Amino acid sequence: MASEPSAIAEQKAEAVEAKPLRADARRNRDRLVEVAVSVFAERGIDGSLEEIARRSGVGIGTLYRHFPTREHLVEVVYRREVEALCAAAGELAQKHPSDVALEQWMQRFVDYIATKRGLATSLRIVLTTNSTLFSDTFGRVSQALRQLVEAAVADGTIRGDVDASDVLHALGGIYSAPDTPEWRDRSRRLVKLLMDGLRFGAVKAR
Amino acid sequence: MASEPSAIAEQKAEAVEAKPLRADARRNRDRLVEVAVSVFAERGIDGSLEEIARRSGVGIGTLYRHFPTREHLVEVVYRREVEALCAAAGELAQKHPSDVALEQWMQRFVDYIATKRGLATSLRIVLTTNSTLFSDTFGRVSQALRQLVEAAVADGTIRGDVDASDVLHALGGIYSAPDTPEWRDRSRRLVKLLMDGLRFGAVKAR
DNA sequence: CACTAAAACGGAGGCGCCTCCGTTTATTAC
DNA sequence: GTAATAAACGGAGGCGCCTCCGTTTTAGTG
Repeated sequence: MASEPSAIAEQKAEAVEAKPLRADARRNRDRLVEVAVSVFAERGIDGSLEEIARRSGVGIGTLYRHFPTREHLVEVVYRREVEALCAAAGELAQKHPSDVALEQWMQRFVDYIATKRGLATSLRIVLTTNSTLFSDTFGRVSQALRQLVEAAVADGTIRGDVDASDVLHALGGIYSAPDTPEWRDRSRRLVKLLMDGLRFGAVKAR
Repeated sequence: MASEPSAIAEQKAEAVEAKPLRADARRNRDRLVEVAVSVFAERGIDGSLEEIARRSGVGIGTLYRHFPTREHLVEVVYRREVEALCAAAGELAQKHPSDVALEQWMQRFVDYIATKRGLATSLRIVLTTNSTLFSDTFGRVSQALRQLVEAAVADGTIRGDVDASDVLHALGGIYSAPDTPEWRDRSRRLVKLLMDGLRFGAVKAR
């Protein structure tokens, strides 16, 4: 995993309502989150918190001071990943024609959900329990998607009679039931299919 | 808690696909469930399994042999309580005029949900995770209610243009959000209100 | 009854969770 | 630079989870 590109996003996200942490505290906190990403990825959402502390080189007490419950930590990790996904929208928009950017982002969305396979159930529980988390992240993803769709509609690379909600709705099927073996391939095909539909009748032919 | 009226219901429920347990095993299993009911009621759904084993006078290993996970135990307890609630429908139907039976059963339904206050969140999680459990119990409750409603419609103590689904739907509000202090009273009033509505326009005036 | 195989028992042990509090460190004031 | 103090650290300890396996009990058989 990358080591420090997080601090930027983190800073922005936290700035809302947090007095500045002491330098060592901030360092440890960042490292804990970093490590938590790996451990959750390797062992699932039930990965040991003590392992996270150990690998981060801090005591278990430090972990608990920063994240009073497992859910707090999961939430931060989850928010961070959603943030990264959304940030990718901006980057893709700069590097590619807007229809391609949209397509690539959707494929990345598939990858992102794929990571959550297995975690799906537990994650769904966290999301059920914490509805703010759900609505926040849903909002962020919608916004990222809207940006891409509107750009593509504006420059005519996809048809004009759809909006972000339509596309999000179409992607809904991906979010659910990612527990079958063929899920990933099917999802990739779904994205392509969707793009064909979107390009069909676009102002600017390819 | 009562000591042994469970064996009957239990036997019937389990008979579906279980070879007969050895006498001691059956005894311990029953006792574990019995105790689990109390412990979950006292301490919430996160009550200690070791305490349940201890109070039941068996080793923790025995508990785990019968119920490999906490969820297994929760499920059995939950099914049992739903079963008791549904069984009450038959009893009430014999003892009371059918409209009164319906009303009393609905009040009992309120009591039942009340017990689940606090447990609500965790229980909802179990229900989300285990959809069979949800549909099974939903079905059982519907059936009990249907029996009562149909009887009352048949003998004209409530109006004829409603069915069990309508009533269940009306009770839906009780099931959700039982976490406010006034919940219980409000629910009781709701049931009365509903009964007034049901009696209004009945064939047989009271 | 006595014997035996199969079934059930139960608790020790290893691991993770979480709290509590004595120790260490960064920051601020002089 | 040094002292003081607020903040952060970290791990021991108590508790619960769950597994594993030696011991005990039951239900058949002669």
